[in-house]
Amino acid sequence: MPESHYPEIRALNLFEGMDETHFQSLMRGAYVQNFPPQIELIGEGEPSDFLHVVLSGSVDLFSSWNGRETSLATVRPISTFILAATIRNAPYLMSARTLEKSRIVLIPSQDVRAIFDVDSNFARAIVAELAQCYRAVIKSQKDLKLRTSLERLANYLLRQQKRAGGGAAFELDFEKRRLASVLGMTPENLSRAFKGLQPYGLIVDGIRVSIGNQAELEKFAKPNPLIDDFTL
Amino acid sequence: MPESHYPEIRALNLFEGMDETHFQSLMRGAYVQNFPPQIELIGEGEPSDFLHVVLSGSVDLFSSWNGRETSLATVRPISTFILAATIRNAPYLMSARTLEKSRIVLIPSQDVRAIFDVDSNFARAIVAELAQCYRAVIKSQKDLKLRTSLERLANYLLRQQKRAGGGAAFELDFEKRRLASVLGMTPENLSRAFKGLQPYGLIVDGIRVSIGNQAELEKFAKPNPLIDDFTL
DNA sequence: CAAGCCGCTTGATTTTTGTCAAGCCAGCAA
DNA sequence: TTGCTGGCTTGACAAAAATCAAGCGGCTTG
Repeated sequence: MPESHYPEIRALNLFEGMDETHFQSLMRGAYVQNFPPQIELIGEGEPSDFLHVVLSGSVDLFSSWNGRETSLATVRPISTFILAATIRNAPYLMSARTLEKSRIVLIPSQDVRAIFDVDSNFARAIVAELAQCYRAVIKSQKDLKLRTSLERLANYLLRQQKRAGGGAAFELDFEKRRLASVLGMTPENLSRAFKGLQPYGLIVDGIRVSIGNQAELEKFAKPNPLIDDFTL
Repeated sequence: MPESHYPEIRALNLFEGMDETHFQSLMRGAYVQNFPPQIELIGEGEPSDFLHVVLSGSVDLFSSWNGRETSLATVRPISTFILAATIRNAPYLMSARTLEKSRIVLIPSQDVRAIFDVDSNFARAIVAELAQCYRAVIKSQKDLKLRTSLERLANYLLRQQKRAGGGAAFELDFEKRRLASVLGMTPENLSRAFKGLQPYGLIVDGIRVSIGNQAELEKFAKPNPLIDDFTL
């Protein structure tokens, strides 16, 4: 792998505290690859041969069963995915595909496990990362089980608004069909859900969204840090 | 804490590889308490002061929002809960209540974090545990998003049957109302779902269940190890 | 024993969500 | 330009699930 990528990878929480020798050793076995959009990187059920790091572009994690499919998460630069499978040396639970042209680092799982065994700073960083991921999924579970689709959309919009800087107008960072899947509904229903939020001053034009009545929307959405605050 | 409990706690995956001195030090700060049924042990949002270990009885992990409530998991002996919150020193995301008379060990979170920093075997065990928990929630997420309530019930029954030994007849280990909540439906709907499985030879009498036509039920449920195998 | 409670079930109804079919429209290529 | 394509929207309908109300039956308690 070209050394030019080292600093950005090294800067990740996961790698920043580890021994330099160990980091070099991990990087020696790793390689970077460029993928076009819509390429399936891994399939659920396959053995976890590589820990992946997204350097640029974005990756969709999804799963299928009985002819149905659902998006579980989107990975954006710079972060890793399928850490848990790598650590447990267990099959992937999700498939992954590129959403756009993406540059991805592949680090052999056995190297990760080997370094994990000898570098306790790395092990600790992995703990922090896994605990974070675990809590994120729990929040998502609560979102799904406690809220209707309209409420999920409203809260998603409020979160996205905050991420985009907090202004009344902002842009969706998903294709709508995939947003629907992430939120656990059909595209048709998402369309109707957007209309259902019009009474709260919501205006949607393609990818652009604007919240006309912030107070009313929040009153309806009832955002809760224990579900919606992803830093917690 | 009475030393008589040490061996059973020590035997947990989480603690078995750690240094004896560190284990003793953890146990010194810990204490055991007996709780009656239906006692709320922790509330979501509270700071994570203790790592909990269930020695006997059982504990329901649940969450509320906007007047609704849902069960997210049940903890049975002998295992720990709210490890992730303890590690991240973050507020609990779920509340916990005893389902029956339960004996529970409370280990101060700061002790856990301190030992975690100095005992790398302990840190590694925590990684394994967290990765396992993470994967369990992902499976549950897939179950919720990809299956109808009837399918979820059918697969739950098949899992439970396997846990109970694999015979055609077995018992539910949940109160039905809580099973409904775990499966993400109302008690009324669970009742109807049981009836909906009659064509597959299902007979339910109170807590006792018997599967008349195993092959047909499996054909309907389409169990998948990447969702239903909790050892994976 | 009777009364009352609680969990479970059932039926009727409403709400929510998904499905199917059709049409719209921006973007793109010939 | 024309004619695609694919994502999005819309309407009509069907299915799934929640809600409301009532009743059943086992259990405890006075």
